[in-house]
Amino acid sequence: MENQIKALILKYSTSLFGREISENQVQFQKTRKDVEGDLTLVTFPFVKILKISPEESGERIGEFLKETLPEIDSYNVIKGFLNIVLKPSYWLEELQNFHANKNFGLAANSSGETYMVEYSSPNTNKPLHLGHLRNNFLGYSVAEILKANGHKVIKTQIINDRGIHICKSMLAWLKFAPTDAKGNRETPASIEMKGDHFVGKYYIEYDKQLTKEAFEIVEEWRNEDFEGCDEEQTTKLKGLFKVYGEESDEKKKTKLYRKIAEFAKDETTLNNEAQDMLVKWEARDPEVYLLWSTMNGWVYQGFEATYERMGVDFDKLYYESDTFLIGKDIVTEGLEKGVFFKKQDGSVWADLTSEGLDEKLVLRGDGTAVYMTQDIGTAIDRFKDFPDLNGIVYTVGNEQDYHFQVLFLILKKLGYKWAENCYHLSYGMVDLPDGKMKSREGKVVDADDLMAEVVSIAKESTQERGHLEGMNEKEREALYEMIGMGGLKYFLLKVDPHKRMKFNPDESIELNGNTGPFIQYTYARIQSLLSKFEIVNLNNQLAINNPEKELIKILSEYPSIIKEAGKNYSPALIANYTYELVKTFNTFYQAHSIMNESNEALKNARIILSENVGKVIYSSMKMLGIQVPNRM
RNA sequence: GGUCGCGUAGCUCAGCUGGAUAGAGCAUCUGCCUUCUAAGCAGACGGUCACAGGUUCGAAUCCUGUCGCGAUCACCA
Repeated sequence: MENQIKALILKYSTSLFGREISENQVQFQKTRKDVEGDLTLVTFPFVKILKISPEESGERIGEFLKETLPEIDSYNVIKGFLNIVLKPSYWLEELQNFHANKNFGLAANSSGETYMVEYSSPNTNKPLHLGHLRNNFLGYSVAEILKANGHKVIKTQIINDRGIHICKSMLAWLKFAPTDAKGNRETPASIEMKGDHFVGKYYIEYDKQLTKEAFEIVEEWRNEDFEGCDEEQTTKLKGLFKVYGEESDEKKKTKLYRKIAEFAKDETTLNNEAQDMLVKWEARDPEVYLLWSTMNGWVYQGFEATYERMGVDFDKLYYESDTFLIGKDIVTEGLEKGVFFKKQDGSVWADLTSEGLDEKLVLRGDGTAVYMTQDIGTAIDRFKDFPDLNGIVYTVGNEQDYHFQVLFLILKKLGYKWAENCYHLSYGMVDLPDGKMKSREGKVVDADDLMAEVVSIAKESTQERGHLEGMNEKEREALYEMIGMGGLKYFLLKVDPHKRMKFNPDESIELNGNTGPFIQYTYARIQSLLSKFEIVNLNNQLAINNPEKELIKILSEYPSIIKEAGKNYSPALIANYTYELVKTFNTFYQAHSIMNESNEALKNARIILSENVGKVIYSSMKMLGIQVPNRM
């Protein structure tokens, strides 16, 4: 409708205003709730052209539109705002239009475009945590939103399965795992622990032992025994100890001690052994390699269970152990093309100073790859694997903003056109009420624990509420799961990804307000309502009154919301829209009982409207990866 | 120090391609269950949109600067 009016005004601009006007001068906005009207044209821009008052120009345009467009019932002008009232028949048509369309809002045809969405991308030395939940839900949801826009989507992750951090877990297990009578070390199976938690336990154990050893070294240093340190270090340490000795504040003293211990960590046998192990792994030492694949296998089993509960999945996996060597050829090629340059020590760099960035290393002096090398290679590799790919969406925390800025720029410089379609879906850290998450000290909020907690609270409140008659135990458990996970997902997705967000476990489980369960509840009520009424044949006459019109208005926005969410990769947009819709629905349907409605045509309209609200909730929630129950 | 992001009600967040009196939820208080699910609805209270300039008929929204918070600036990943 807006477009129709816009086209009309543009077409007749000469007779209306005496000159051509540009498209962006025709501005619409939502009509204020306390003003009569269905859509509002802002007439301020025309005031200058016509050199008459805002009121007059509104009148003039309003009169013109009313005469030209049969759908317009009436209009009113308040200052520079022309409020247009559309005829009930228009709204009726809108309603029938999206009632007839089973996938209302969703792209009917394939766009012919394919996008890869990368998310999760965990390290294999510890379980997933709260930050991964935001990451996974975001990535999965964006994939669903892109699908709703008609794109083909390939969900992927790159599994960070190699490096010093994995060696630490491996080493700790070798050295510190308790053994049974036969001398076998404990395993996830033997102590009935999830594999990822098991390996994570040894990562923490490594750190514990490392700190212990470091403290021992510090004690030796305290006795002026600086064996193994070079002159420079010795001087530095002596200085630190002097400050330490003079400090009287206990807290500061502890801090200093820790700082000294950081130096000591480099001297530990443990760190040296881990380093050796990494070298052995890279040399494909059979023993180390077997241990590595065994422990990673445990982790993958654990991850699989976590992903299943999260409701996320992947179409294609990439492993860093496969990809960490690629990209070097590309760099060599780029070097020949002059995209990169070589320094005296043989290291290769990208000069991005003309783009306002720094110089960035892309290949070490010894010819080995760095993170950037690998990412360049992986990106190109993916386009080889999937030649139809249009772009990649990387769901990665905002601490890597700079990295991706550089990566995309380099890809562009290398001449890959698709680099423009690569997008870093950057998200902020998830804070706890008492500060930030710390992975070292095992203080993280574990993803599995959190999901379990949220579901168990959903169970509690649902049982308290009742309404579970006629459901067997299995159905009940499924419902608790749906509600708990729905609340968690919605809570993490409704916030703008760029923003660092505060996660309060208690509040996230709150089932009132702008929450997943509130939306699920409305959906269940609609289903229950529909089961009590006959679905109306569209040939029946419908009637539209004011509250229905409000709802139709919101429903009509749905297709553009989906498009916008697809363009901006924004689950939050879908979430907040759905909440608006649900709230409006609740308000009206609390006030207007369908059951008591004596006007048959109005009753039919309300039933159809309810059905369509349900339809939209269902597809919105699907895009957020949230299940909706038929009853709750 | 350079770069990037954020700053809106006591709290958690919408709104940001400039438009009418800045919106929700939570919390606090007041009403509403013999009628479609009260996990609901209606209402009250609550704001210098960090601050200062600028652009404009009009700024929470755009520009500049300042302050505060965070991230990043490794031959780590």
